[in-house]
Amino acid sequence: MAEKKIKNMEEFSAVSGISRPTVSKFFNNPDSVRQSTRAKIEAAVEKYDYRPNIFAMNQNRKLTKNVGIVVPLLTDPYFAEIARNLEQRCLDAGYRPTLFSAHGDPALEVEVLDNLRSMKPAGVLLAPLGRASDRVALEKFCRDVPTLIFDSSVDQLGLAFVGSDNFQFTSHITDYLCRTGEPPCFFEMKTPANPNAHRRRQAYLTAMETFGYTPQVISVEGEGWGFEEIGRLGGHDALANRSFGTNTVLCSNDRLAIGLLTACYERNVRVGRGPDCTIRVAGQDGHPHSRYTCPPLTTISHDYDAVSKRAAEALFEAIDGDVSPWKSTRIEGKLVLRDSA
Amino acid sequence: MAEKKIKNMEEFSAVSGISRPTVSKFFNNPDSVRQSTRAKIEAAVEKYDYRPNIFAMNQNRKLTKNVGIVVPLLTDPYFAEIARNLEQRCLDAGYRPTLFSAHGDPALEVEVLDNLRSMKPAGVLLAPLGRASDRVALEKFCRDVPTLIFDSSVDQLGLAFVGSDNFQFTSHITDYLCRTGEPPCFFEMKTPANPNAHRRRQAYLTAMETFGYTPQVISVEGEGWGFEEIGRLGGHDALANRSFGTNTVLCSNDRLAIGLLTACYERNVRVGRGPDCTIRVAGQDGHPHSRYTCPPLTTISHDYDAVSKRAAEALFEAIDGDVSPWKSTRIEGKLVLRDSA
DNA sequence: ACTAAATTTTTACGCGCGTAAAGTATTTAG
DNA sequence: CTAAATACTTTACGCGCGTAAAAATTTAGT
Repeated sequence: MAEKKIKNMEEFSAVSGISRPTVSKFFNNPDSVRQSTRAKIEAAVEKYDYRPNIFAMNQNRKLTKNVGIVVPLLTDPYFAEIARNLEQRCLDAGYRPTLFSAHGDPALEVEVLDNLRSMKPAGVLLAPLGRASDRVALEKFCRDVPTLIFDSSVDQLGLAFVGSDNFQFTSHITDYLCRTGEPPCFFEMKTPANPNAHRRRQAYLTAMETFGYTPQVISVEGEGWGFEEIGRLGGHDALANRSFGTNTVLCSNDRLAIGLLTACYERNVRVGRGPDCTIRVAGQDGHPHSRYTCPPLTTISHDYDAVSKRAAEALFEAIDGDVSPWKSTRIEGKLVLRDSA
Repeated sequence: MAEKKIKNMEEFSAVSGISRPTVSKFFNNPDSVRQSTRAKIEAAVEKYDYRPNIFAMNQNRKLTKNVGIVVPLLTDPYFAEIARNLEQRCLDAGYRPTLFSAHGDPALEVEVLDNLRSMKPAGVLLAPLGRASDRVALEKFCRDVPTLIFDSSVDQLGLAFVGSDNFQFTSHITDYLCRTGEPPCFFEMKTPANPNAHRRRQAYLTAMETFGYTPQVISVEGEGWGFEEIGRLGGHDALANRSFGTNTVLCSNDRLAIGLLTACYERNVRVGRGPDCTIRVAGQDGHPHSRYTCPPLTTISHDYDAVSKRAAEALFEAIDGDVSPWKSTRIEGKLVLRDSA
């Protein structure tokens, strides 16, 4: 193979027998050239393993093929999983995705956005930190770069929002819990990082009211993104003070539930649906790890596939110029019944 | 602030009162200009919010400030955590890190490396997939790009290797288990993705021999990176067939242990050190999740900080021209005693 | 085969910055 | 205070590719 080292498009156009401007056109969009010339170029690409210099390409093009994917915390497997999905879809659509994490830090989120801007991305898929985000910086960024918000909504920000239907999530699982045992209390963080938490609390309250039960919310202290530890400590407190007024606990999210399960274990409180169990625990999110807790966690799962698909498609449409007015798409979750509730 | 929109270095040099070549020098290394001119430029940067065009910069520079960080599977919190560490260190050292994941797929690993090459990175921090990696492609890449291998060693590949001392890991925890109860059997995957697994098995065998015990290895079936599920299924089998010849199981890694714990739970086998427990389970890695299993998992933890520090420093030194002969640095782990063993 | 439409080739310029060379200004050392 | 060393300015070219315009070629339609 390696006939000779081609160092630029000029040389490549020579060996491929096609003029440079046409070759350039080809690399921007292979469909924009005649079938026969496309074949010739592709043969030469194969033969000489040539790739245009990405920096030179992006320098002049008004729009690059870069797409940024930004999540609040990549060490959370939920975000890692959704990011992986999105990344694949970008690749399939011919874009160059780049992954970023704010690592739970609002200042870093702004910095990431700043870096991203200098990459002149065609678009960005952004899951904001939420409450802690620098709202002004986000707005400014969205004005400059086509940005689709996912996971956690910030009203009217960006091109559109795609995420899960948190009302449906909580209503659905609350309904399930009420039908199969004692009505649940709601276990959450007092100052949640993510606005979805508020919707979930609200949905819980509404659902309980609808079903004719008295809601009870246990809000635990704790800042930051160490949800498991917050859930564990809060769980210990609640268990010690008997503040769960029912034998069923619906957690605001799976990571909190995981921490609560640990607390239960540490206090010898048996969790599950069996006759020897004294408490039922359910989560929300369908966290990748929820299958492997002890007991395996009953939860309501994001439709990862659908969310990432809709988000990616919406962004690509906007990039292609189909700008539609801002809208919010919320996708239903599916109940995952396991042993914990 | 926003006085006027500066669109290139020419305009910026005009408003800052410093000539363009000097400004260029400044952006490549602020220390390379006189203190007084540096102050002037920095004032202008502040005032006009100017940033040089990153594409134009990288086009001509022999070496960019880009650093690639490649892990086998970003959805594994262990890799996410180590990647986060490395990313921060790159940032602190003035580099532009970019995260990549092979998502457990050797073909994708090659593709990632190909993409990376076109970014002309100053260096790359690579945790190879391991057994499945395209060895030839890796070697070719390492010849072209300064690459430091971490986590999983491939002999003599790249600039150097930095990772954990798997022999010490397994010896240490085997020793602990022997001293505190029945000697452990070793629970692993038959065809592990990662070469560290072989070292750990070997270390287990050696340690047991040294202590005068008969080793016993249980190798379970399963391909891919779904370790928890492999551990769970293999655990069910082993439990059903009573193939653990001892009440103590040392798992090759934490994710496998997490799966085994789930299997134990599902079979009503109580795990831990208490009098009512019938099995002890230990893992290896210090997985971020290991604190929250039920029972919390006794394990031996990577020294994330030390590994990422040594890896990053070694790469930066090499980039700066201090090329030393290939060497392997293996860092000891710390025993984390919890309730599972 | 002839015309119109679609593609490709030629030619040429520009993008924003790196960088080299030679000259001028400033700082440092003795 | 002077000479040497250092830092800066001016000038100029090149990087690899996008892209526009006009000319030449190929293709499609009847």
